[in-house]
Amino acid sequence: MNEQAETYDDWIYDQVFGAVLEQRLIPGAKLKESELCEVFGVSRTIIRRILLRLSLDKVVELRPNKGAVIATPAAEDVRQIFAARRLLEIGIIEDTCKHCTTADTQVLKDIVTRENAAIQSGDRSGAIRLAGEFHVQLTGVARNKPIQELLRQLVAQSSLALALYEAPGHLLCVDDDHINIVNAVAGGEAVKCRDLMAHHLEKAEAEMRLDAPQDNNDLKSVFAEVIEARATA
Amino acid sequence: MNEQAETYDDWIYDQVFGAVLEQRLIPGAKLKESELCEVFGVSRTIIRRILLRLSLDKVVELRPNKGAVIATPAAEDVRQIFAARRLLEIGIIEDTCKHCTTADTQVLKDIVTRENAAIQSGDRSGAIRLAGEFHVQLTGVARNKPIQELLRQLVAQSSLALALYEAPGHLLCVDDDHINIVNAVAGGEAVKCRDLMAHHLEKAEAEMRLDAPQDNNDLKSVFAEVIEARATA
DNA sequence: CTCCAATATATTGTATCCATTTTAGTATTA
DNA sequence: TAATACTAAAATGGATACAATATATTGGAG
Repeated sequence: MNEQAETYDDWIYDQVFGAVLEQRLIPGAKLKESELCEVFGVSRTIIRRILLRLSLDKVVELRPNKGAVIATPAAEDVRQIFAARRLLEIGIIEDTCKHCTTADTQVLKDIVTRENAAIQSGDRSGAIRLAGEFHVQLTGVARNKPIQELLRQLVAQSSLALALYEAPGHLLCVDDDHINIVNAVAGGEAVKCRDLMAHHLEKAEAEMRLDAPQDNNDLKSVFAEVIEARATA
Repeated sequence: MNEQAETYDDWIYDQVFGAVLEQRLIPGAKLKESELCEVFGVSRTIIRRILLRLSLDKVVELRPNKGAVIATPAAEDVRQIFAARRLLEIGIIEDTCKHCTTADTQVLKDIVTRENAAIQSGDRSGAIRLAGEFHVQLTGVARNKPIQELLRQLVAQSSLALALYEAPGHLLCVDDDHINIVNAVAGGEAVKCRDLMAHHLEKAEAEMRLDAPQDNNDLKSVFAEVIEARATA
């Protein structure tokens, strides 16, 4: 989630993941190894390593002998991912309140500022990325590395889900949730934090169209109306 | 954690991990790729893939250009791992109670039976492995795949820590905690479950010697007494 | 014209090769 | 003798070559 990746591997990982967030790679899209090799100017050795990491993070699905595709989490999967996030994020926020320093507050506020800037400039993928970074960074304040790492994985999956299940035409609007959470955390108001986070996560999940699976790759469902029209014609 | 691995990769992964549990591979031990190749009769391509997976699960540490070694979690890391487990396992157990079927109960009881058999036959690594499998399987009853996967990672790290920080000469003794938890879950006693699990995890952590880091590889600490004797002589 | 089978192409999976870096050993010198 | 510089061996990192599998194309039969 960090803006500048440490290693070249991480950079390629982020590039691919970023393309997912930008919806230039939609769920189901095939990731041909040789093409990725050309794009990034490396051999298949590197690409395969990154695909393995992406698959362990459930961002891509690795089908034996059939190549890698962007994962397509089912609605039920997304519900479970959000249930897991609620468990982790609400459970840890008390510790977050305890450990939050002024430096932490500053970092978090900075992320929120950049996030709002991204929203207002219409940079959807940037906004999703920064929202994810906010949650990971916030959790990191609790100073529990394993929990932060687990949340990083969940956030990656959430972001993918967000790209898949966004309400079509749903415009991102600036939302005070994140800044309110930062203020409550900085003020050490543990109970208020819990409520804010719980409400925020519920809202985030509710904004997705989990009832109507967006099967963007199945042309027959995309052009269902056309088929219907032709059938009655 | 499953006894029979699906793929050959998983099998090798489990073999290496098993060697850690058996303490035939102690933290800090070097994992030479070429030797692993000979052992398992595969090329370095396969071995390197498995080492990558093990490193992502924090079981081995991958040092660039310097090879892989079994990870050596610090005492503070272990505390954080257990804090994460408490958060997940206590938080999810209410759902576990709700969803538990008689088939689930049977599977869990079977694991506990095999675990006790391992303990009584002195099979330490088998006992650790089955204890881990119990926790993962129990969590799986709640029917939340992401949470189960996250716990699998934490349990792997816990097991490694157990091998590192075991109280020397601490004999495994049959303990009713697991079977009590199964019964409480089967009975749907959510509150009792929480208490049992909380107490169980605290006990498990307390049984480790986190105060005295077991640096089994640093000869100077292993032979500290000799050095002391020579200094005063 | 459509459907099926056979062949050809392309893609993935594994092993091997070469380059770079580290580590071990040896000799030299203070 | 101890320390250091130099050389040799070995291990890792990456790219490539080969084998196995899947996909696409072509040809033919119904």
